[in-house]
Parts: sequence; structure tokens; C-alpha cells
Amino acid sequence: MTIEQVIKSNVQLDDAKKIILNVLYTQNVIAEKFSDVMKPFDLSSEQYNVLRILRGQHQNPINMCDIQERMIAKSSNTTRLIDKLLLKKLVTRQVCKINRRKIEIKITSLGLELLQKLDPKVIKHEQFFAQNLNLSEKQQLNSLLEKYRTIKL
Amino acid sequence: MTIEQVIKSNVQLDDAKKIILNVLYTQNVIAEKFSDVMKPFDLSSEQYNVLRILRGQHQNPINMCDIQERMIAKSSNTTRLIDKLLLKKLVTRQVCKINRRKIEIKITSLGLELLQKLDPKVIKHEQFFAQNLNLSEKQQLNSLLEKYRTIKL
DNA sequence: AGAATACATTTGTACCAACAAATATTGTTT
DNA sequence: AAACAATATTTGTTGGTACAAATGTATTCT
Repeated sequence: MTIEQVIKSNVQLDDAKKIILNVLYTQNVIAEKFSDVMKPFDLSSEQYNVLRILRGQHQNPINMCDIQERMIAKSSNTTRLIDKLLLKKLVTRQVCKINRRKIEIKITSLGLELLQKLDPKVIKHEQFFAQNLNLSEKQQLNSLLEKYRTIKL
Repeated sequence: MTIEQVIKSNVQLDDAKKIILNVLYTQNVIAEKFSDVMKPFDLSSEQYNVLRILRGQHQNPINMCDIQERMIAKSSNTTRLIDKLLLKKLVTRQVCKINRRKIEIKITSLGLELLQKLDPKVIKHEQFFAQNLNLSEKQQLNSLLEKYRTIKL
């Protein structure tokens, strides 16, 4: 399905506009499907993303700043995301003893268990769309996206 | 900047996962920049999108359902988006006389003027990233994204 | 030391997304 | 016609985003 068909456009769009719409729409398709994967576990995709970052730290505590730096949507509100995860007992929050401005966040064993249950489902989700492309196409898509969003000085 | 650098990942990610992250992150970069374009005009990108759809109808009224079908994020709440546009007098809302369940939305001349002012800025935004790619790369990126998100039966 | 500055996080507000339930209108069935 | 189903929109609620202001802590400057 072309992007023109998706938005029911009567006119042919130029390539630059099509890229914008294609990226936005593809993101939407991916995110919607991923939400469906997380839904049975009462986890939003953003909450999952935070948990994944915490696991990547291998039990080293990580503070709010560093979490945000590793997130895809840099401007999301980490405090309130962590609040939600705390309520579910998936993470712990503690004031850093060395620098009391910082807050140390750690994933709990409950959080790790949840991630383990999710792992195969996440991989399946990643493969679901990727299987439409062969290896060289996947690599091309990645490098084109990276080249596209480069900001020239 | 590769996606691994963006999320400060220590490990190499496989192509399928990279595509997901690349699409999500690229969408973020695009959306953030587009917001900046709209901000001086007190318009959110979603509101702009609705206005653009209304203009495409050439003064033929269009109802809520049809607006949603043409939107990129199909599940956004059109009623409340229209509410905001009404407050700014950029659109009109009227009950359809033939089928009183339907609501007919039209763009006002004020709305059309606003879009005209925005047109060059939107085109500039589209070109900003697209100029990183040559013609064949742009076409490739579009067709790869379309192929990628195809749902196999 | 005290003031100013920088840093890290939290909080408030407005807006949008996702989803379900409610409301209103039209079409269909019996 | 009354009951039921289908269609179109609205409303309520929760979660997230964006941005600015507020709070608390550490560092630097004089």
C-alpha cells in the first residue's frame, strides 16, 4: 500500500513529502502493533523502553538524566514514567548518596522476570515487518534513514 | 549518527531491531522540527494535518469519519482537534442536513490564509532532510518503507 | 562564608493518543 | 410501529508529550 493510498490523496506527492509521511505512518504502524504486544502485560511502550534501558545497566543504578539520554523520545517525562513503574514494583528509586541531586533507579527482579517473558514477543514483533525485506534491503533501509536525518552544518 | 550512538548502546543491534529504532527515532526528529515550524503560529502538527485535509476538499464539507480516514494517526480524537480549530475560527462545524448523524466540517478563509502562510515553511521543512539524499535514494527509501510495513497474509 | 551559577529532578499545565462507554440518528427486521 | 442493529459522533478516563516554572543540591567565584 503506497502512502498516497493510505491518506487517500488524489494527487501525486513529491518524494520529499512522501518520505515524511512514510516515516510518520510507518512509525504509527509499528507503534500500534507494539502496543498490542505490551497490552496483556499492562505496560506502555515507553514504560517498556525504560525497563529495557535499566536492564542494560546490569544492576548498576542509573539516574534520570542518563535514562533520558538513552531514550528514543528524549523529551518524555521520565519522572512520571518511573512513578508508574514504581507502583507496579518493577523498579526502585533511591537518592544517590554521593550526589543527593541525583536519583538512582534500579530494575527489580520482578521487572527482570517481566522482561524475560516479553523478550520472545519483542523479537517476534521485530521480525514481523523485517521479514518483508532481505538482508541487503534491511541494511539499505537503516543506512538511508541514518543518512536522511543527518543535520548538515 | 548511527542509531546505536543515539541510544548509547554498548552492543551491536541486529538489523530488524535497528529498523524499528531508526524509524521511531527518525519520526521523532522530523516531528520535533515540524513542531518548531508550527509553534509561531500556535498550531500543533495534528491541527495542521486536519487543516491540510480540509483544504484538499476544495470547500466540499467533510465529516469526522472521512477526516480520520485521511489522517496519518488514524486513532486520534478528531472531535477535540476540531474543537481547538473552531476556537481559533479556522474551521466551521455544522450538522449535515441529509444525515443528521454526520457533522460537516469546512475550512474558513482565515484557515486558508494561515495555510498559505505556512506552505513555504512546510516545503522548506520537507526539503531540509530530503536534501541529504539524491533522487534515487529518496525513491529507494520510500519504496523500502512501503515494502517493510506490508502485512503478509 | 555568602552569593551566584549550574545541575538534577519534580511539578503544573495544556495538548494529544488510546480506548471504552455513552448518546443520537438512521436503517432493517419482524 | 416497535425492537434491534448499524452508523457517526461525543465524552470520560488514563497515559504520554512538551514546555515552563519551581525546588533542592552542588559547585564556583569573590
